[in-house]
Amino acid sequence: MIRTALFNWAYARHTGGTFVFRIEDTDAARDSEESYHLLLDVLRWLGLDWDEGPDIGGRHAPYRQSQRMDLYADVARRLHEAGRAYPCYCTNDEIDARNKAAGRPPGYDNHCRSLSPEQLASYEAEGRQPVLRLRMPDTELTWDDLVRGEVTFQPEHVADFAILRANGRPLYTLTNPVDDALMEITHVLRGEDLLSSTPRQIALYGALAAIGVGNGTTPRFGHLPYVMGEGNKKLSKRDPEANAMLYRERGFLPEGLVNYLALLGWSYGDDIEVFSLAEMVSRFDVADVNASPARFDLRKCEAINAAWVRRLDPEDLAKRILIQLSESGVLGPEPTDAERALVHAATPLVQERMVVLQEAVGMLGFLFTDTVAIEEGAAAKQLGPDQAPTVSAAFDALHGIEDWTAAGIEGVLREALVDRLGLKPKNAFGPVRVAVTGRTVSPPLFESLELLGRERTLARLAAARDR
RNA sequence: GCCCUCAUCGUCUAGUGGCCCAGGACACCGCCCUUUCAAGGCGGCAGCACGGGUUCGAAUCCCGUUGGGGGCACCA
Repeated sequence: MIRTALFNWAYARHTGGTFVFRIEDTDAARDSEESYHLLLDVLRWLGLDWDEGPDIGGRHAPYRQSQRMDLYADVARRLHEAGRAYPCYCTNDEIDARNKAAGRPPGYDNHCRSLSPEQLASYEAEGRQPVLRLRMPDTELTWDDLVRGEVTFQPEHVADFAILRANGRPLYTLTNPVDDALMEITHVLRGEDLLSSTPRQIALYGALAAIGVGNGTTPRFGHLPYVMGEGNKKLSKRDPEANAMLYRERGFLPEGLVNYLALLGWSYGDDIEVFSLAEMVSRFDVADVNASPARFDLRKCEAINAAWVRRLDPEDLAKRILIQLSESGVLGPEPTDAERALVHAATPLVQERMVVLQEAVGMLGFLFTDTVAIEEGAAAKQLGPDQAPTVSAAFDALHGIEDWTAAGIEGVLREALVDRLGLKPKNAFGPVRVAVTGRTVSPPLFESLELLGRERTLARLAAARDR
């Protein structure tokens, strides 16, 4: 869904076109105000902007179909009057029964196409409420798909379809082409699930042109392949994998996510996989989009995101980490100047160690508490009785040190633990790391101690020594 | 069942008749670097679904088979 929006956006920007954002909420049962706002938020977060849309208006406002109902009713009436559409009184059961009796495949059998006045009167007398169906032409329906090339349907396989419900409300099958015509849409990139409804829409464009709705041209279509989840299932909006906001919470960068999405069905070229939206725009063309479905691979998505984390300006990254720390409760909603400074100083230490921003919470958390919680396994591994002398020696060495810098700290610790105690660096610094950060894995040790400060470092070493 | 559609390493892809006994990336496995973890460097594993054509020559074009996906709503 988002990938589809991205390709539409990129194509509009690349070609200098107008990107129109329209909400197709003709089915009150499935559309909610929340999902509408969520969609707006996601697109904005990803950096996709639009030239016309429900929130900003435009030449063809309004852009929510629920606010255009009168318009559709009028078009439907004119299609009926022009003989392009006709009322159908059949129930689904009746259609199924007729198909079964005749040994036909499922689908509407154009039964009411030419009802005699008597039949019509009889249905009306029964009090049946008809739907309105478009009369399909009996010619081949062909279009040159932007991603698949020429696609053709034979008329016998495309039945007359409903454009108005029995209650008079319009269906998507009507509203979509009507708005395309009215909004002067020239290119439509959509999911391949809509491919087999395209001949019907093309027929409707023809009918609209005949009755003078729009400027008479039919948009060009490009049917994008699916993005699938694990296995061969199409990713639907309901799947957590497809929920962009979840990625945002996990600390994916919009640049990273959108970059990965761009790779699904398209490639930048020159073996380059990490690129910005602007760079994408410069090269994107629907004609280059793959016709075959792609699988969403979280690993690759993470790898691209990690590449973006590293690529970010440290100052920029620090600001984002700050937000993440606040949202995670490590810092308050309004960090102090000291906390901000600390995050900025610590950012270079974690920049190339992070895949998603959320990881900053674990890696940097020790800097923002008075007492560290030592992880269970970490203590067992690095803070047993055998390591007590090591921690003790580290404490003594750092106790009197004047030069509290990473270099100074490294110097005395090496001297005390490696040279004097004869420990391997690994065994020398492991216990110190756990005592101070609470974990076996942390940002570089000496720099971390420098940032933590003498007081807290010594207090933690003492606490570990006395365990 | 009918219609449409897709088919290159496990995954995402490059490739539009000779540059390809198929290139890159992720993942995975080694090695190097190294205070942990990363990052980085070097190397490895692994693929044109199958069968027919066309052609001097096919991953690339055509046909078929197989397999996958979608559609056949008073949903969008």
